[in-house]
Amino acid sequence: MNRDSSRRRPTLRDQQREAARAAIVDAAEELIAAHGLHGAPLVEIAKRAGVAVGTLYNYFTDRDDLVRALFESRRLTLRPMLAAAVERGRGLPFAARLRAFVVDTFAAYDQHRRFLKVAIEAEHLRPNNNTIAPDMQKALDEIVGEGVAQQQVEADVAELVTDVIWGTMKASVLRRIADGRPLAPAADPIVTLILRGARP
Amino acid sequence: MNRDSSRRRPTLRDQQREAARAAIVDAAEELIAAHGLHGAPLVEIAKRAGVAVGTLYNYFTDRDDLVRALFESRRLTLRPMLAAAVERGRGLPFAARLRAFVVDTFAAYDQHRRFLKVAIEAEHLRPNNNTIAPDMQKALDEIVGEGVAQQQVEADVAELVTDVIWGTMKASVLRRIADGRPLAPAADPIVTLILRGARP
Amino acid sequence: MNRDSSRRRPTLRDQQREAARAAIVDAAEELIAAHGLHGAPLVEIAKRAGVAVGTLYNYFTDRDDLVRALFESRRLTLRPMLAAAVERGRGLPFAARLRAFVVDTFAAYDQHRRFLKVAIEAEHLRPNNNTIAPDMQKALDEIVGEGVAQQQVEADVAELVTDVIWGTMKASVLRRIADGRPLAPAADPIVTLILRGARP
Amino acid sequence: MNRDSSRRRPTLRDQQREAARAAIVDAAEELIAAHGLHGAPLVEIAKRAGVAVGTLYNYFTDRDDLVRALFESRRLTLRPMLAAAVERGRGLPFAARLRAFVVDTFAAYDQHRRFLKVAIEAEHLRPNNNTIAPDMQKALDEIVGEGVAQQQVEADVAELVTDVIWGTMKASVLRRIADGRPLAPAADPIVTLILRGARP
DNA sequence: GATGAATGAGTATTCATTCAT
DNA sequence: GATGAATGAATACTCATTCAT
Repeated sequence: MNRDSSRRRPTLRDQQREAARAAIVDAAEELIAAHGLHGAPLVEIAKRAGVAVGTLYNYFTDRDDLVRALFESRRLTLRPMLAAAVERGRGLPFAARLRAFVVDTFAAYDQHRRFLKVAIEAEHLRPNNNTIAPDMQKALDEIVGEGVAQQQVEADVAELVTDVIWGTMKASVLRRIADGRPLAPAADPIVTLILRGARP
Repeated sequence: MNRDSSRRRPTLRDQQREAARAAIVDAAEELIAAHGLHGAPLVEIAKRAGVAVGTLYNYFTDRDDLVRALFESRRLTLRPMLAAAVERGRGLPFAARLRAFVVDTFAAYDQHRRFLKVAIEAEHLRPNNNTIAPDMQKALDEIVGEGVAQQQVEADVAELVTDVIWGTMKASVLRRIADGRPLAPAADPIVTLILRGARP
Repeated sequence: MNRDSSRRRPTLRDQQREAARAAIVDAAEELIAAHGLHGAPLVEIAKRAGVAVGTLYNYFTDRDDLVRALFESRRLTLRPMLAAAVERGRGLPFAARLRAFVVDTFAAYDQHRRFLKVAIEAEHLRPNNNTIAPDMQKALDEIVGEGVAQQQVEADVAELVTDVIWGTMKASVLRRIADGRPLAPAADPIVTLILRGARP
Repeated sequence: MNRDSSRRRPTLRDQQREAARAAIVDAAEELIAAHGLHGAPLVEIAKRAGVAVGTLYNYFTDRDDLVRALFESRRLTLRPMLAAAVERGRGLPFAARLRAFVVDTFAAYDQHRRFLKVAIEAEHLRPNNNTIAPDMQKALDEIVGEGVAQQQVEADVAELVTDVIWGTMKASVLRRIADGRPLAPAADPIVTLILRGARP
């Protein structure tokens, strides 16, 4: 009576299902970004997504699962971008590579401003749980590690350098999202400053 | 309605009142640091403070007022410390002054680790509302401004420099609080790195 | 500041608390008897008890706890009655003792008709969990055991005899509660019949 | 609206329809027996029956109708068995007839253990509504009535005798189903005991 | 007819706030 | 003032029922 369900092309229903799921996740992102991780009732999320509450539970087992899905989904989008940003600079001298990386990353982040706010808030509450931080950490480790190998970064400050970069990026992201300014223009000056130091 | 309370020496009753108030604020700090801004019911805070829920409302008009009081209280403690840190270095060359400032600040912060967690979490939810950020901003503005005047910092990156410092400090604070490590040892390397740049 | 709370006579507040608790349990009993173990919303129970929903949670951790408390409370009332009914006949010949026991038990049950309906229904869903069945079983075991010792009951049907008694009692209870008839008058004929058999 | 469906031989389609209906009822029985009258969501029943929820509504107007159908179906199966058990003993002396009846009944019940659990639970919630109780009552009334006619049972305990039999049977059924033991072996001892009384 | 996603009323539970003692 | 029980609005979650495909 049933078509084989393991090897079939996505049916129309599947596509709609996926669309609905995405709509719900988007709505959650929007409302959570606006009101915080605890300030977005499911009824509101449902309303914003154009569905009824019960529908949420056809896609997610509970509130936590929805939030987790939001993080997973964005992480799935952002991770390849980070990876690409890491790859693209492979072979370049450290300074050029770091600059390219930060520029690319901010470009990618600019398309996900709403989520970044959520992600950075969440970092305190659900540490390292599907956050973007570990991915960023990994990317920076690789790049700064290369810098050490190229003798462009002293080994004993390598970890600190990644902290400076990631800390500064977060600060910039928060400030610029709050102000409604784009992230991209911040990339270049940040890298320049970090590379050559605060003193001229 | 009462006798004027602004200009008489504190009676014993006033002192008790003040002590109770402080106990409540401390309890709030502790529980909010442990469970997040939304994970600390008033009944728990009261219990921890050794009073009944109803009593909270003799000291604070509502939950929000209590939280605001927590921030105010800590801000009141930390602001003079920051100011002192700013003052102490007055007249020093920029590099030395910045170093002294970060060292002093981390020393002060080390005594308020719990609150720092709360404050950094709150920054996302209630931006610039009684947070420590504006005070920090002001202090750094002054110090970095001096650096510009001393021609130790280029004017057009002044704002960015403060971002780098504050961003890096926050990153360090979070990581070290999470790890249970003291903040103080992080001060020196951070300043050195920021001053001379990532490249040797 | 606080009175010693471990060794004080029940205060007025304690008494009120107990009264409120009892009112809630009574309301639960009434509504569950009327609409079944799943047919009594907490809001209704609260309303019937004359309190708000939230109040229930000052006395019971959740719905299940309230139901458990209902069973515990009634069991606590009924168990001593059963025990007394067992004691009272001690030393009597088996037949007289069994008769006295059933008479006493039905007298006690008559005062708790509502709860009996609940208890008998619950026996299927929460087997042996704070039900009256185990207490009854124990009582009958003792009495019938004595009958065996007195050679008034053959050993190999002892267990079956208790089944017959308890089964018949339950059947009578259900029928008579449904019909609004008292239980007491059923006691005597039941025992007579069981003792001498169905045939004249 | 359709062609008259009452007087034509069952088409293939009718048979399939009937099979599907039966599968649904079976699934309902299984899940209700396992989780109680309120613990079996329609989605689960549908899944177990191998159909979609919506399909249930092509066979039953609502949940209640499905449950009613379950009871009707089993009643339709069990009633003739009871009737046969009643008939088979017609003409026998009371004792032999009662024995035969209980033996036959337990044999029949053994094939419907799952349903019996449901039926006995339901008796409390929806008394006399399509339960097996009334059929049993009728059968016992007839047999015990005959016993009275044969002067093997005193008229004034006739009703009570049926209570004893039915009560004891239910107790046995529940205990044995819970233990996973067959019902049949219980029949003989029960009847013997009831007939000759508890005393030797 | 069959499907299963969507619906939303119904219910349990939490917690800031009030107020009688 | 202090107490803590009472309040009820707010919220998460369930599930019978509907209906577009």
